[in-house]
Amino acid sequence: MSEIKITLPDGSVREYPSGITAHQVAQSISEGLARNIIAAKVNGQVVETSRPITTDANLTLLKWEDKEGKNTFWHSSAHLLAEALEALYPGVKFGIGPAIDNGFYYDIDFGDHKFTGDDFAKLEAKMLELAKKESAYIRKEVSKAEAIQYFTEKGDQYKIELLQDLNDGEITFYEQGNFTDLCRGPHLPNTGFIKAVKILNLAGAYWRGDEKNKQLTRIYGITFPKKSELDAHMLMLEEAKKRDHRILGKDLEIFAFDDDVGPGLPLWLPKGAAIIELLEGFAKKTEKEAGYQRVKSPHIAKESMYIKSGHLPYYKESMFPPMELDGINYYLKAMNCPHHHKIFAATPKSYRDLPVRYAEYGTCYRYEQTGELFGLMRVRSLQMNDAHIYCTKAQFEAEFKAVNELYLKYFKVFGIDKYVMRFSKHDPKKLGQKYINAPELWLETETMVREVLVNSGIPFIEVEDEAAFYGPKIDIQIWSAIGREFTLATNQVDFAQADRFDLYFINEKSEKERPLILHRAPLSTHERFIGFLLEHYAGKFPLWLNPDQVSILPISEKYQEYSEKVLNVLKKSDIRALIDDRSEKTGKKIRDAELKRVPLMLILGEKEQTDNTVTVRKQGGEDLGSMTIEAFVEYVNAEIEKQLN
RNA sequence: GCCGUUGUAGCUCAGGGGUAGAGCACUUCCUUGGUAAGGAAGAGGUCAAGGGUUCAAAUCCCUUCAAUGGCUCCA
Repeated sequence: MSEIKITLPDGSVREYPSGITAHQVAQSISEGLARNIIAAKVNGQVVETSRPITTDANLTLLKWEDKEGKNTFWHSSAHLLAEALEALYPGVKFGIGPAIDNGFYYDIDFGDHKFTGDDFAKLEAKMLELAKKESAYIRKEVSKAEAIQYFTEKGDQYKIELLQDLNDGEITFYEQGNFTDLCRGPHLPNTGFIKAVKILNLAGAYWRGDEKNKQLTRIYGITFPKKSELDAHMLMLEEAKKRDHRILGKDLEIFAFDDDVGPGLPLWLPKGAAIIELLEGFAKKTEKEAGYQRVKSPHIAKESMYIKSGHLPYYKESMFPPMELDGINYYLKAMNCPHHHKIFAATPKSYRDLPVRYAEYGTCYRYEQTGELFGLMRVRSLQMNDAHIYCTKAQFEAEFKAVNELYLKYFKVFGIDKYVMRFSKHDPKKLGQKYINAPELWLETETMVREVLVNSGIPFIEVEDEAAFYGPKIDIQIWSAIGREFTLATNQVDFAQADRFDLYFINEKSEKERPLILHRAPLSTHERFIGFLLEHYAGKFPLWLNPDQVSILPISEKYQEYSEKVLNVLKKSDIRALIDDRSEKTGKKIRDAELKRVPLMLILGEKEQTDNTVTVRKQGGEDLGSMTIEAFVEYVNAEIEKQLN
């Protein structure tokens, strides 16, 4: 038998007989390793550990700790779930069952049976029982005809539908215990690796993601190679829930919803409004420095404008229904763009005026479907950190780059580091439907955007078919505490609306020329941004942004007067402070200030009153000792300065 | 909009065919206490709304509304 060379990740090369498996390679290193490997990556392709290797190869042995290892583990768990379901409820039909970031799911057609949360325990027990059998996952190559025959006999129309898109030679089955599934693999060596199982939740999901199709029952679960890891994961989920902006927003009295106001229409309580004002002040200052001019526009406009802008045909479904007045339909504005274009058109523009940058914290209304509403992250009324930049093609790169730099500046101030920059492009097949039919402009602007991104060294991913209808865009994707993905901010190119609104400037040659338009909203909407910040900071807003910066805690009523004196000094210095004058002990007052996430506490008693000082305790317990009131004001101002620069 | 779950005091929740419970918060009183919960008393609810079954409904059934986990969607 011929020898092959196996290169391990550390660069070492070992020789083995051809046909050796990853499992055997692991065994040759150590038995312990062999017991723990879940799958193997051979020349970049993940396969099961029992697959023979017949050529020279780079080999990575995948363990639970590896992302691909987890993926294989959870994918195999989905098969185990299916096996258990088939044992418990014979005749159920299966859709797809992939691994996801945290666990796996399987889409199931239960027929007439109703599967509910009460059945979770039974299902978990069955899965563990089957796991203990240590059934091997066996790979079988089958022909398309054989595969169709198998599922026809089984009566599983979903698998047959999936098979239609596959070709002979690429169809494999995996079998473990009494369950066989159509699957590309790879899988665990056997079910015994799965030691802990948790069925997480139940949801409806349309077959193939199409709402015209039948809705299947999706069962989410997660599994682990150790019980302790499951416990740790469940604890982590509990902690994440405590960070949920909906919980924190209520606890910290930031915002509220009310049945009489309506779903998706948040009410901002005084503390929430204070944060809004602070964010706006910061944005306005930054935008002023960057050469933006502020504009204002009304909340409603005539139908004709939205027809002209092209929004109405595309977005009618997500706009509030029109109000009719004197035979004319008016719509609540769902976007600021057309208003700004009208402002641009209101006065003549020369190339000398460009770039023109209009900024407005515009309030928009969008009729999001009820099921899409989610705390502050998806709402029906929103205040957007909007601006539109009108520039020449020659100015485009510099403007686009400046906007990107603005994003990065903001992200630094807020300490946002877990995000993905997503460059969304059009799909040429959908020109004229989802996208403005201007193929050359699409390619041209997409190239420009890519160049800016590449030149500025910002990491990004490119996705097809996610652009706005009027041009390519860059979205900043973030994740909520419970793992839901959102677009936080957006930066869009628009080469369509200048034409629609007949926007122009007079160029050097005294000719009319169309400007390029950039839409940008780095601070998102107040709603989504504050929702995000609540989770990002776990409620602990930094000093500059916290609605209550200082809590003054008199040790007893005797120091009330001195406390008020301190409060007045702070107020005069624009420091937001309040006195906790309840008849409670200091320990209690500190606890409550901590729970309200107040960054600084001033403890005032006999000593402070006599010396005309304050004793400062930072949120979390750090003791800054005693200082004069003036020194404290200086300290606060210095801290804020640091946070904003 | 679709599938599942839930709706009891300001909050977190228990209870459950026979006229409503706890803890925290709130109010008052006592206490004047130095770095994460001092004590006592009091006040608080058409049990989401509407309809039905029943001698009797917060409890069972139906409808609606809202929230929630997903799906679809997301300018």
